[in-house]
Amino acid sequence: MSDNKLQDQLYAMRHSSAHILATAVQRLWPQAKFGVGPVVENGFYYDIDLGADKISEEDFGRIEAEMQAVIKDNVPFERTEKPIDEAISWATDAKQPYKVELLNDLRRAGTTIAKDLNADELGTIASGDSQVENVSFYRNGDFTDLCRGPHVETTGRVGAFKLQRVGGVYWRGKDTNPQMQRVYGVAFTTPKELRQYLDMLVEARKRDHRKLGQELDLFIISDLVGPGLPLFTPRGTVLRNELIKYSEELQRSVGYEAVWAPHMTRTDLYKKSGHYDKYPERFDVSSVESDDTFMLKPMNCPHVAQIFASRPRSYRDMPQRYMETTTMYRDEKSGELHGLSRVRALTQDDSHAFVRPDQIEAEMRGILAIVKQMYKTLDMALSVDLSFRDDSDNYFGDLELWQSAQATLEKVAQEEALDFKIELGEAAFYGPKIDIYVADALGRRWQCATVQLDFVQPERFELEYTDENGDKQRPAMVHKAILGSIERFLSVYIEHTAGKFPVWVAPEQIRIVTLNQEDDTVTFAEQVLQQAKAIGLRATIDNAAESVGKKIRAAELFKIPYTIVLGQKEMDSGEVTPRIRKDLAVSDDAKTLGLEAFLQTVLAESRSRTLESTL
RNA sequence: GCCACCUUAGCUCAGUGGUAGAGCAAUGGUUUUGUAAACCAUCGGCCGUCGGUUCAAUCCCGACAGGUGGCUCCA
Repeated sequence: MSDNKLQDQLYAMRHSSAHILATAVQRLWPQAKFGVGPVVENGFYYDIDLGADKISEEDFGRIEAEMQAVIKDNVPFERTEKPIDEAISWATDAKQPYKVELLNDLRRAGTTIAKDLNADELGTIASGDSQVENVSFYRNGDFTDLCRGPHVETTGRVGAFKLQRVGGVYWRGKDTNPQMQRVYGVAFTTPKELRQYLDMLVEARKRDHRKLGQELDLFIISDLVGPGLPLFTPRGTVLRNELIKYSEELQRSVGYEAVWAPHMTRTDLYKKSGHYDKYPERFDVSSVESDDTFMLKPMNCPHVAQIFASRPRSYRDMPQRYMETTTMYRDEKSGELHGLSRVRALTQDDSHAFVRPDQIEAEMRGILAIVKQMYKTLDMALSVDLSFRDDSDNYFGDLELWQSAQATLEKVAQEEALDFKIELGEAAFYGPKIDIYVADALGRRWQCATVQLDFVQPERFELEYTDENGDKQRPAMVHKAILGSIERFLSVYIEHTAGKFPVWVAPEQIRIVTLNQEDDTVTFAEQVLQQAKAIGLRATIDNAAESVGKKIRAAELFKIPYTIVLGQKEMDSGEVTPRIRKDLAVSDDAKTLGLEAFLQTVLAESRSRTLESTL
């Protein structure tokens, strides 16, 4: 079978699994009202409303048992067609109000996709001529469903599946609609593939950054401080600082200079920039003394725009490139907070360049170069979305400017040989973006870096420079972040590396374990520690009255790159045999080398940001 | 914010309508160790918070807080 055919086959299996789920639910809860039951990545779901009753994960056992019974019956999926009006009366008789609503949308608009429909008309009774003549139904045994298909031939042919979870959803995603329950299942062609997928989930759970954050002592979230406000321990702060240091180094290499803005501002700044009404998640701060109102900064661009505006600028001074790694505050809804990936205090390696129109392309290229460099060093693959505007009126600024900006972005992306696709409707209100996604070790895709073009804020803040003819010109603004939110990036990076950080970011690079507690051993080990620290390595000593095995194990659990054991042998020879963390080691053979040479090698690795041990 | 579920020692987790236990960690001692867990002892908990039911609540009920999984949202 070709790949396409296999894909179609899997799609039909998953879709049929959704119907079998609904069949089982209907047998167990005859009052069930059904919404939609589509195929999704790795499986399927069905939206179900049981009225006062609720499905919980404890019910999965008996639902799955009932599904197995349906499969065992091995009845065919039979396709039939009904004229639309007949279908509506069928759904009404069957007491399936959600299906009635879908059918009415089909009748009126020929589609059931909520975002393609006029929101006011959604689900209203359709009158007049119908957009469709017939609609198709699929029946398997005692269950019939409005459905476009396709399905497998019989219920016995659905492959391997497992119910995963249940969550609450609003009917058609609208929070004024009734809330239903969405039961998710995963489904694959064979039990083996299902097993592999479930194993991958187990692996992902082991790498969960919240779990590793606890185990490796990287960060905490304190109830007293508040949800979404993570605190970083000394170890976690090393990670942050090393990544930030590298990001700033890269930015400096393409001409960015550090600036600084306070974390609080008059709200007037955001009223003028146009963000105030567009940004409901801001933190307002009541005034201390005056009648002014203040807010915590939810972003940086309006602030640094004031630095640009603070003195007259010549075309010769352009571009002005400002960078600032700083924390901003966004009042995200409580249900959306998640470990480090979604927080209320986020730190961005942000920058803004104020450029002449003829400098836009070069600026974008410089930025893309350092973004590529960053993720190459981090060993993460990039993919790119060009986030462009759609026809809606959600955007500020001149349409022609937008079009030329979008053309520029596309040209640069092409010339930089980026693997990109265009996403309409994903632009910021002030301009189009290049959104850069990285793939982690488990193949999951995350947005981190972003480059954005902005003609709106320069307009709003009346930014200008003087050109060679003495005329005032308006600059464009290029926003960029390489790591994006450091907190979110760390969540991705911790999971990507499973906490096994390369030497240059490892919170602790060398653990020195003493063989015993005799005075000369401890003194020697302390001298080595001082030597390592003196050249800038992050090292600690473990001279506890424990067995060597136990101290080695402690170092392993903390995923420390290098562990050295010091005893009489090392004192006599001046040589060490470092234990290298397995993922870093290029061979299994232990290598013995002079103490000084060892420290210098680790230092060189740390400086060159290598991924593997050079020992 | 909405829906479902969860919250017991620093961590991971048992457990019962009659106010609690293990392992690890920590601390003290014995051992002086050669590359993933030596031994003994001790400390540690208002069983998330506040109310209710009950003679009695960590356990049952409710509210709140925090978390988990979804929905929605992410300029």
